Parts: sequence; C-alpha cells; structure tokens
Amino acid sequence: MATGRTHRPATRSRGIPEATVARLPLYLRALTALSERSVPTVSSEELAAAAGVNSAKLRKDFSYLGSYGTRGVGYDVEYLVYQISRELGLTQDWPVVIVGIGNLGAALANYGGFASRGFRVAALIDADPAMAGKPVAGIPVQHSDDLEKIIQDNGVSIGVIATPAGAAQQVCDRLVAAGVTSILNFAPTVLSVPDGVDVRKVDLSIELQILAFHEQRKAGEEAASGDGALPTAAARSESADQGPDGDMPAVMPA
Amino acid sequence: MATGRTHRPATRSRGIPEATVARLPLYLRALTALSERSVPTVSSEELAAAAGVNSAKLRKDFSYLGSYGTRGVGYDVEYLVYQISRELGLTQDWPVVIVGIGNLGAALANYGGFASRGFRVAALIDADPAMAGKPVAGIPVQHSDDLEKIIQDNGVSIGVIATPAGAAQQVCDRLVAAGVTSILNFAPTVLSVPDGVDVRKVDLSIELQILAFHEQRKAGEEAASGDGALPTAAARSESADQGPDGDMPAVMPA
DNA sequence: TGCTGTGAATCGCTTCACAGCC
DNA sequence: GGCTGTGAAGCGATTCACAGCA
Repeated sequence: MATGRTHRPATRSRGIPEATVARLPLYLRALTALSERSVPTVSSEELAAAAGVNSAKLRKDFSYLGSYGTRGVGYDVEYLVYQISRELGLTQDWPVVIVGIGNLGAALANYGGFASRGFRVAALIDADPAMAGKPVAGIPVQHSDDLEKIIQDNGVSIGVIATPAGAAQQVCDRLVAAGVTSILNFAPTVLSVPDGVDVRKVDLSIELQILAFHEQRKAGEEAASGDGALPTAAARSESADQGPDGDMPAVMPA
Repeated sequence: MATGRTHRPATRSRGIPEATVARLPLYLRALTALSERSVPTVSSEELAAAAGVNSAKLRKDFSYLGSYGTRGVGYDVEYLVYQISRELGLTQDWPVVIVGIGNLGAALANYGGFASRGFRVAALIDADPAMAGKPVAGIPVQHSDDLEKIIQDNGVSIGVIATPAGAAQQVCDRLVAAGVTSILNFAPTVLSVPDGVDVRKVDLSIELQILAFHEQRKAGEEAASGDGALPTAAARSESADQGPDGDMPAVMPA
C-alpha cells in the first residue's frame, strides 16, 4: 500500500521551516490589504494583529527570509509584498487544472482568489460527457479523456482534485503520469503518489469533527465544574492562531 | 484589534494532544472503510498505512484514548470505530448552519460527508432575498434576517461561514451573539471572536500558495544541482502525512 | 512469536528576552 | 525611545526502541 511521501518533512525547504512557509500567504494577504490602503510601513505588532499571529512569531518568520525591516521603524509594505511573493513563487504564472466539476469544482473555478495570486485556471476537466463544452466560470469543461494532452499542452504542474472519493486515486495517477507534481486534494481519500510529488489535502468533514470534539468538551466542562459561567478570559486581546495550526489535516466531500 | 483565541493551545483538551485529535477523523474514516468490508481486526501497521501515517504515531495516538488493542493481535475494528466516534463527540447530533449559499455554500450543502458523521445541516442562510425559499440540496434557503431565530430554534452550536470576505466578520459576530461557539470559516479573513469560541479556517488559496512554494523549489533544484534526474527516492514506501500536517493555515475565496 | 503500549530521546516550532540599530 | 533580529529556553509532537502481554 506504499503511499508516497508528501511535503518533504526531511529536507527542510531551503532553510525555511514548513510552519513559516504556511504562514507566508497569511502575511501576504494582510500586506496586500495594507498596500491597497496605501499604508507605507507597518510594525511587526500591527502586521501580526492583522494576520492573526503574535509578533514574535512573525519577526522570527521574516528573519528566515532576510533582514527586510528597519529597526525603530518597521517593514516597508510594498517591499515585503514583493519579497514574500517572490519567495512563494507567485511572481510566476502557475497554470492549474481542476478535475471534477461538480458543485465544489465549480465553486473553485469561480473562486476569484486564484487569478490574483499568480494562479490561472488553465482547464476544467470532468468525466461526464454531458458536461463537455459547457462553460463554467467562463471556461469550457473538457472531457477527461483528454487529460494528458491538456496537462502537457498547458505545461500544468499543479492539479486540483475535486472528484468523488472513488475516482480520486485514478485521477491522481493520471495527473502524475502526465507530469503534475503538486496536487491539492479535496476528495476524502489518502492519495498514493510517488516520491517527489506533493499532496495537500483540504477536508471539510475532518475540520467539522475537530470542532465537534472541542464543542463536546465545552459542554462537558459546563456541566462538570461548579464554575458555573463561561471560562474567565485569562489571556485575551492577542494571538488568534486560527485554523489548522499546531494541528493538521482536513478531509472532504464525495 | 483584539482577536480572540482559537482552539485552546493552552489547556490541552482532556489530555489528548491537539495533533492527535486532528488525526482521529482520519483513523475513523479508514476504520469505517474496513468495517464496511467486514474486516474484524486490524494491526497498527495496516491501519496506519490506510490512514497515511506511520504506525508508531498511530499507536501513540491510540494510547491517549486508552488501551483498546490486543497485543499480538491488533485492534477490534468495530470497537475502535465506536470509541473514536464517542471521543470525537460524533455519537450525538450536531445541527449545523451554513451561511452564504453561493457556489461554495451549495457545494457544502450537497456534501454527503456531513450526515454520515453526526452532522446535520439544520439550515441554509443567505443575505440575498432572491435566494429565500429556493431549495438547495433539498433544504430551503432562509434569509439572514432570521439568523438569530434559526440558531436558537435549532439549538445550533456550529456554524459554517461561506460568505464573501467582506461579510464574514459581521456574520461571525451575529452567529456568536446568537449562541454559536464553533465556527468553520471559508472566507479569506481572520475572524475576531471572544474567548471560548473556536474557529477553524479552510483556505484554498493558501494551500495553493504552499504548493507553489514547493513547486518552485523543485524547479530550482532541477536546474541547479548537476544531479540531472529526479530525486533518488531515499525513503519511500511508508509515511505519507498528507495535508497540513506539521504545517498550518489555509485561506480562501472572496 | 507478534504486536501493542510507552518511557526516553529527538526534533521542530514557539516564546522569551534582550542586544543591536535607526 | 522604539522596533527589529535572534540566541536561548521552553514545549509539544514525533520517533525510537523495547518491555510487556496474548
């Protein structure tokens, strides 16, 4: 059942910790918002608040990229936007294919956040012949028979799988065989890939289950401890750490 | 800008590490599949392969739940399914509301993985009056004016936000005020919530950016090192760690 | 003998706290 | 004086390796 590895835990990516890489997009978004409001500089404290992390972490993260700030002043917004974009590889064009144009695939195709960040939906692919030719988000859906040709003609290296779970592994194999080396998987399956191929997974049902776990505990505490009321907010006002943070996975639809 | 905390890093949930909680749904899925094939018992090695983790990690994870295995034999599938479900709080009914019935919201409403795991879509809510009454996935969409009443009437404690970024914080505030204490956020925004409310975030664009980062590095290596070919598969055949694992966040649509 | 359960070692990330520079 | 950049400490998670039990 040999499942291939995924995002290289071993060889840390050019000295930048995975945890840091995963936060760069967060900073980038916050910075982009500042940039749009023509804010020239920002302190680690302000930017951290906007990104929902604490400032020490942010400074440490930036220190892996280089010394891009000015002591006593802060960071130049435009400069940082550029540096982070470059580091993430967003200064180049990434053609992406989406396979499986159901509800979710269509939602992804319509998602505006793509184009804004160097990603370009090069093609939509579905196994249903009835879908072929039908435009979704202005892009005509193509039949999966042509998957290999589409990948090669467009020089696609990133694929998004939004098929039912049953089809995911097969689609994955074909994508990989055709040259795709990064996969974003929305199907609730563990994909097997050869070494050198990255897989990331987004899974709604897992996220909900994690919430349920904590929700259950809240209810339990309430009933148990004679404490009565809600937890006395000890440390409020900063931090935030939203999303899978010290945590991990996530699964998805069928 | 006081953003509230999120999934309690401090007080570890009843002794079970967050990282373990985040993997339980993964194990549960693998076990459910085995159960459907009427497999009676499974070893840590087999189950780990099916879930895409390594066996030591899996055994350690299970050890936090109790000693549910049998040395020399393995784990009883049905028993484990029950124990994990109970631990995650999936033996009870969790009514969920989805706010923002665009492409994504509709995809979520149609997502089958909900019902199968104790989750029930209690209501769909949208701000567009034109949507009101229209059924999506067999459930009539209700107008957001009635949000508070819907939450209270249905005893909802988990809310899913699939609105545009601009509306997310406001929707979040109303959900929280109405009694929701767990939020799954698909909008690309950092949400501010009071202490005691959990937020998890799912963000497509962040996942893609992380893939782009690694993809860029692959290309760079190829060009740089005189190595020529693909990386020599050093450690293949096990592990897998798909998805945000040692990593973290994720962002999303607008 | 085979596989679980777990202390001990290790690893990586986060946080602290302060030196260094504007 | 203020804010960045970073060694050092702290902490949680992973991995190792083996004792313990069926």
